[in-house]
Amino acid sequence: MPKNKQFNKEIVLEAAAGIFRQKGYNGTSIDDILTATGLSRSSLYDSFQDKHNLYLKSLEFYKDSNDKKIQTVDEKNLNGLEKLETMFKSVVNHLVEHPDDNGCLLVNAAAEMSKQCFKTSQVVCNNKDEVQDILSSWISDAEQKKVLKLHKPAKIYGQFLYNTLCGLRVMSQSGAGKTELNNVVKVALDSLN
Amino acid sequence: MPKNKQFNKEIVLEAAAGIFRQKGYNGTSIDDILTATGLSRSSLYDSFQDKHNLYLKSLEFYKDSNDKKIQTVDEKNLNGLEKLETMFKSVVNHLVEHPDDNGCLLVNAAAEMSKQCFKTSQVVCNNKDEVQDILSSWISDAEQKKVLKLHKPAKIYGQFLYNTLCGLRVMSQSGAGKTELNNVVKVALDSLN
DNA sequence: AATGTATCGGAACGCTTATTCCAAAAGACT
DNA sequence: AGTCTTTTGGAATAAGCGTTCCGATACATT
Repeated sequence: MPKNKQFNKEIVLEAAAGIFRQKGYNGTSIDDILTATGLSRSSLYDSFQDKHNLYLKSLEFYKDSNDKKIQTVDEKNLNGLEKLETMFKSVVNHLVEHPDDNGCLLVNAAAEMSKQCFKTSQVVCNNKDEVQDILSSWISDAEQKKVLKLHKPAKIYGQFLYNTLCGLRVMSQSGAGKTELNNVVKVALDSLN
Repeated sequence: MPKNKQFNKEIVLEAAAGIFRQKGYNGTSIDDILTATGLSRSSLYDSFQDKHNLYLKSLEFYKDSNDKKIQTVDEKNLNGLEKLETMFKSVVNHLVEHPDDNGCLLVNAAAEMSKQCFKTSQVVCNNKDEVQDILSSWISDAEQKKVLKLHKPAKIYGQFLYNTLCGLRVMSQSGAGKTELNNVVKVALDSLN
């Protein structure tokens, strides 16, 4: 049978997501992608159709690996509030320790592409709804375990905390430092009581 | 003496800001700018140097008109909390009533350009600090007038509410509707007590 | 009306872009 | 070892990009 593929699709998608995150969709050239992924021109078009398709595939890959990170927190033996704290701490840590690492591809995609590409907007919107649901479930859990006493339905706090999360990504790209981001998280989590 | 300019610089900058907001910096071509502004190619390069300079000028223009909107609220005869409520209501209203109107140029600039262009990052960062200061001053005012009783310094709440504001813009571009955005604002403002 | 200077429209330039194509290379099978 | 199918590198293509340039235009001045 034929020669095997000489690259790993997931590694390529991760590298592609990285370069799209740095330079945006329109700011990234095919040559940028080739050097970032190590792929040859032919392999790229053979395996990923074209630039736009590769963008969508790497956006979905990025979303999936984001989901997995959240699931890792979810599987820990913690109550909902502790899960929230863990998650926010790791998000802020990542933002602070990788200031050059250019923000969240999903946020960047929402800003640059969501109104021009329906499929991008679908991924971005699905991510929003899914993350909100997980956050809401953590909040419900904290309420059930009497760690929190809510004044509003858990779903609303899920929406609020997702908003906080989006804000953190933008603020980090707007030059906010560690203290600033930690302050935001502190007020947001305190507001649950 | 010479013939007069046949265009108004502010109107041009507003139109340019509009097209950059829709398509981003790299997604906007010179031809896009010419049709959006009505300018001729020569006039554009005569008056604004090049595309990148026009982008920065229109970003600054956008920031200034944003500042003016906030100042309009600031000049009203309201206490700080009422000013906050007025401002958030008008932001959400604008997002909901102009869903096609593609988000905030400053947020989009932070996502697309801030790490690649120092001047862009300066404008974005200055805007962050200035808006945070105004929000903080409103919060202090509300505290002084005993409308609010804070548990943390006003500055921290300013940072938090600016974060909320950024989040709203991203969430709106991620497909969030009126109820969702209003819920976020409600929780954020309730958290001041 | 004539003059002089700045604006303007559009052709032209050179570079970069995304994409295609083809011959050469390379492994899995018989 | 030979065959067959797929991958791969790189040249080629055509369209689009930002920018420059120049002749024609148009107005404020004399």
